[in-house]
This record gives sequence, structure tokens and C-alpha cells, in this order.
Amino acid sequence: MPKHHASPKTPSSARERILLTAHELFYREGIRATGIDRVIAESGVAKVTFYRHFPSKNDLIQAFLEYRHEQWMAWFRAALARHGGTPQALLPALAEWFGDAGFRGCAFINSVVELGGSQPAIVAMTQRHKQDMTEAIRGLLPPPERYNPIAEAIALAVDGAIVHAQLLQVPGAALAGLDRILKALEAGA
Amino acid sequence: MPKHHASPKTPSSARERILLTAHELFYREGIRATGIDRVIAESGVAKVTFYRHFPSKNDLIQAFLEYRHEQWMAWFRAALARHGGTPQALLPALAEWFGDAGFRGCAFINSVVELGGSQPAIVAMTQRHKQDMTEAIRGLLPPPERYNPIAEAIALAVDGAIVHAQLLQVPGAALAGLDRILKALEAGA
DNA sequence: CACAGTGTAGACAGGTCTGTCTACTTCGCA
DNA sequence: TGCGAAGTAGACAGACCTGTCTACACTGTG
Repeated sequence: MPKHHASPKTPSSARERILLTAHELFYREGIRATGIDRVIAESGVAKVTFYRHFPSKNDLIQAFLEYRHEQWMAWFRAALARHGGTPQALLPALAEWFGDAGFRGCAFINSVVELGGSQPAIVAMTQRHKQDMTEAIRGLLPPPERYNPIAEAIALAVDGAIVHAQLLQVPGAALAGLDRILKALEAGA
Repeated sequence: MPKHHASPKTPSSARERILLTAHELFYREGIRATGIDRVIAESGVAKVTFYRHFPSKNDLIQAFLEYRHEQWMAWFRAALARHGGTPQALLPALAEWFGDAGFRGCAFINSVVELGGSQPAIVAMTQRHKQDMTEAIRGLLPPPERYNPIAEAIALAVDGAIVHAQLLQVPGAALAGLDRILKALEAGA
């Protein structure tokens, strides 16, 4: 997934600076591990400015997830298209992401784990994210209707691969497992 | 997964009470969401006792994961055997777990997400856990060697199902996806 | 009985966290 | 010029957190 670089020279708005900084810190370190003072310090805004744009940390978290969803889905769709737009395109596309030095799994899974119990909005946003991901996967399948129920199984396997790449820190093994599953699903279709 | 009930009447040791309480709270609420004062209050020990048995919160976390590993693996193996010991046994076994009111995904995935970045020991324990889970799955497969490489793919799909059951909160859909993958892998074998 | 081990209750210190607020500056517009 | 909006730096309050410590009680053993 391409990084969105806010160049230090870009006269971006305070809100954008906060959001980009939070995105980077929340994804890299964890939401609870990142205090708002750190976001404030690294985005170079004052506390009053921070709270003017985001009335609470929860507001920032939700903005982070919305931003993440847009960015990730755009990358996902583009990467699938770039690699041929077939189910097999999932492998090189995910390989790009897993190979990224900043890869730390799925921001939505991570957020539900950290905060899903206390913030239902995060669960809802995650469900929407996974639905959109599944629809993107469905778009890789050939037109016959019988393929359509497979999209959910593929999405499940994709999330399994994401989690394995994160936990086991061997992206190649996760991709091999996903490859085998994809081939089996296609052969059985 | 069967709950380990420490009856209020059981004269269990302080250490055991702490560990069981921590297990319940950490799994249900999250590790970071559970302060040690809460573990102390709910296990009915004094702070000195707590720190005598667990020199730091990190020690307790690791004990929690070791305990969880033993309990979960014992349940997993027993459930697979109870349901016939074939790959298809994964479905009713996981259905038991997903249907449990206290289900909140895999404690190891959750712990890596919450703390994996700052505690490498958690990552290592998680990797061992997933390895043991994969070996238990491998034990479901028929003896021919060619089946062996499939265990990793099945384990990946199992973790995908666990995560989906947690995120989407529709256990049936996750199990249906896993079922389709299992059938495809068996048919392609 | 004395001692060690194990337990109780809880005060305390210092750190981190989220959110409220003061005081001041800069910019754009009427 | 005056005003409102948006920005700056940072103090402050109260809550929560982890870990240290005091004082005392109980039990088992030599």
C-alpha cells in the first residue's frame, strides 16, 4: 500500500496534518499506545487546534478508520487491476502489502481487537470495510452466478493470510497457504 | 471452550485466583483495558500478594497466555476428537466456541495486536500456539504424505474464520466460508 | 515459643492519559 | 481598523495506571 507522504513543505491544513499523523501512529503503534499529546507534538498543532477539529479522541479514531478505508480500498482495487484482475491477482497484490516494512496487519481487525468492546461504531465500520473488500474480491470472479458464493470464502482466506502474515512474520508462508486455497476453490468451481 | 469455574467456595491458592481472574478479564475486556487493581480486587488478594506471585504485569500477561494455550489446546483436541477426528470436525468444534457468549476471537491474535510491538515474547508464544494448532489440524488428515502441506492452508482458513466470527459477529457465515474451503481442499487432494 | 512464609488492607509516588482552559498571535474580510 | 476564525504554547485538573512500601495477621514447623 503506497504511503501518503505529507511533505514537511506542504502547507497542509492542521486537520489534515493531525489525521495523517494519527493514521501513521495508530497503525504503527496501536491506538491505545498512542496518546493524543504524541499526535499533537508530531503534527505540530496546538491542543486547542486539535480539539477544535476532533472533539475527542474517539472522533479522531473514527476519522482515522474512514481515511484508512478510503486509502486501503483505493490501493486494493488498483493493485488487483494492476496484477490482472483475476482471483490470482490477490497474491501479488497482498505480497506488495505484506512486504512493506510498515505492515502490521489490518487496521480494522486491530481496531476491533483494541476497542471493539467499548465502541460499537468501530465494529460497524469494520463490517462495512470487510463487505467492501469482499465486493472487490467478487469483482475478480468470472460472471457465472455460481461463483458468487465463493467471494465470502476467499475474503475469509484473505483475512486469514493477513493475520498469519502479521503473527508469524513470514509473508511467503501466508501467501503460499492462500495460493493453495485459491487454487482449490477455483478447481472446485 | 469450557469455562474453568473457580467456585467461590474452592480454597484455591492466591496465585491461582489471580491467574484465573486475569484470564477472564484479559480475554473479555482486553489486556490494556484491564488494570492490575481490577485483577487484584476481583481475585481478592492484596497488592503485595499479587506482586509476590507476579513481579510485573508483563509476567502476569505471559502466565495468562501460557495458561490460555494449555486450556485452549486441550479443549481443541478434545473437541476435534469428540466430533470425529476428521477435517470436517473443525466445523462443529469451532461452532461450539463461536457460539459461546464469551467468545472474543483468539486470545493470541488479540494479544499480538495489543502488545506484540512492545513484547517480543508474546509474538513468540503466539507463533508456538499457532504451530501447535496447525499440528492438531495435521492430525486430522489421512496418512498419505501429500495431505501434509494442506495443514497450513487449513490453519490459515481456521484463523480467517475465527477473525470473521469475531469481526462480523455472524458465526454461521464464518463457518460456511470455512466449510467451503475445507471441501475444496479435500476435493483437490 | 519463635520464625518464615504467606496472607490481609491500603497508602503512596510518579507517570501517563484525556480533556478544559488561559493568553497571545496571525490572517482574511468588511 | 475591528472582528472572527484559526492558529500558537502550554498550564491545569482529575482519572487511571504500575509498582513500592508499611503495618498487621495467620499458619505450619522446628
